[in-house]
Amino acid sequence: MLKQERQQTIIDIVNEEHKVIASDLSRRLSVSEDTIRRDLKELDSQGVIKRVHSGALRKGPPVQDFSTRREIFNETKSNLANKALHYIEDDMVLLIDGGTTNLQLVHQLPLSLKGTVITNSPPIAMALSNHNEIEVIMIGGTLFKQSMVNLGIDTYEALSTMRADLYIMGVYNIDPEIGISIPRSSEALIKRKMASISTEVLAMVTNDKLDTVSNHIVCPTDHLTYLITENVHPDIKRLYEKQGITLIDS
Amino acid sequence: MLKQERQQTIIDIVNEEHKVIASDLSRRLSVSEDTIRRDLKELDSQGVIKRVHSGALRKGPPVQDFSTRREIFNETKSNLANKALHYIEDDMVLLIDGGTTNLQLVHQLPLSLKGTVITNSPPIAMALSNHNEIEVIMIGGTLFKQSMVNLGIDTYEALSTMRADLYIMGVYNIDPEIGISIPRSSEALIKRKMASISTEVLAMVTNDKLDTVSNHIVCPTDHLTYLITENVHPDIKRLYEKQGITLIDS
DNA sequence: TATTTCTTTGCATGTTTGTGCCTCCTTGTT
DNA sequence: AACAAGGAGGCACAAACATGCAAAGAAATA
Repeated sequence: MLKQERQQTIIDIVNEEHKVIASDLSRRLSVSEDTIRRDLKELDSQGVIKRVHSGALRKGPPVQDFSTRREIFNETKSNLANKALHYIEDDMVLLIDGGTTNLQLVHQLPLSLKGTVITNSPPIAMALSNHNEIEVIMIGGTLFKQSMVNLGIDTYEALSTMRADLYIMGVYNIDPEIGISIPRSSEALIKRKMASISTEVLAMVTNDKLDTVSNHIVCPTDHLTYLITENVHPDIKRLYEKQGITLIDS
Repeated sequence: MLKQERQQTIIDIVNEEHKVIASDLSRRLSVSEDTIRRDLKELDSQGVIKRVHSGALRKGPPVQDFSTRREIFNETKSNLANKALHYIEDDMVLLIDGGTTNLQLVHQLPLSLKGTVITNSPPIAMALSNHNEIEVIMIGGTLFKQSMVNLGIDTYEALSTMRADLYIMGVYNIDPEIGISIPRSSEALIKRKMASISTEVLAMVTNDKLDTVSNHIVCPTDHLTYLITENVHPDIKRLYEKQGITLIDS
């Protein structure tokens, strides 16, 4: 990756996320922290960003486009994603479906990560366009625009011919007893299939989704291998761990 | 290969790929790195590209966030797209593959348009997220990141089960006698298949692609139903119309 | 055709740039 | 105040670069 290119990427990330941590950038861009520091220093002296201890801040007034972006980027999700990164290694076959949290995770994948990503979500696929060591396999189907994922019989059949090491499931509702659920049956069906072809299943959930339920059950919670959350009450934690799930919180 | 010719090739590559690395160009064009460096230096002093350490960048809009949209937007392409709109009606099944011109067309489709769009390009699919009356069917496959289209055997087989009224083909090279060609055989194969399952075929081409050729033939030009171009010389116009193609220019 | 002139190219040379590592210093946090 | 995390500056190495030069072509002229 060219230096200028990398610095432009840093500018984009700072503008989008409002603050960056040098060590995070180092991982995401797959260069040493020293290089990142030098970049930040340079960009600061150009006046493009504001350098601070351990990272940098966005400079100047928020742009017009800002309010929409704020909805997309969310610090909590970014933190969850950082924790999930620990379970991702080179040469894995990842299966990733839709959702903004998953999209955030993909943005934070190291550029040098090697492996295969299978996805039915066009935004996820596009977000991987700069990851030169990742082969992206798209599962086709009928685009369900509300969540930007492909669904339907074609999707189901394509999945039947594949397998994955780790499924990163986008979760809408989860309850320790009822399980994982979602308002659309067509999505539930595909998610269930995805879980069944994967060795391990990982889900990142924000607190607002914990202990909520909707109409269509995807699977019981004990189908999850890893559950990544924000701080949760120790009682709840025990409730999940009793089922053999590795629960990660802060 | 002549110097001038080589430099033009470099310009084309930079425009297409947004960045180049000197050592890559050296291999691709089969000249020494010194020569490439001299070329890049020259082109930079002409102001055509932006020279950076170890390569060069495309000039013009500094890729700043949402200005990427502006970058893709190009008046010529927009004009071509406007003309293409005349051939698109409600309740058609459209097959649309990749390319920035096709993406521009999709952006200009009326929000109220009713129908079906089949595509193997994630950006095209995403651009249709606000068209509530259009059903989007994505063809899966292995994502070819350079052109952001899905290719491969899965793509081919999925296409075999479908048909379309109008195929809007993204064209890289066209010559009245040689036909439509493209540098990658995998893309040529898919485009040929797409043409074969569609009743009509439409292509928008900017003048810089007219009368150019590359290695892999997609199909002869007379497979096109409509060819939309900028102003072209009457002789060329006749050349195409002789083959039964409806040629639209300004 | 032969010869001269000019351009282009590749190679050899020393120089500069970009990056990672190391050591020592600074900052923020407990 | 103690301690860990972050940062500055120097060093080292490889990759990329500029420059000069000579050989190979191309173009022009005799």
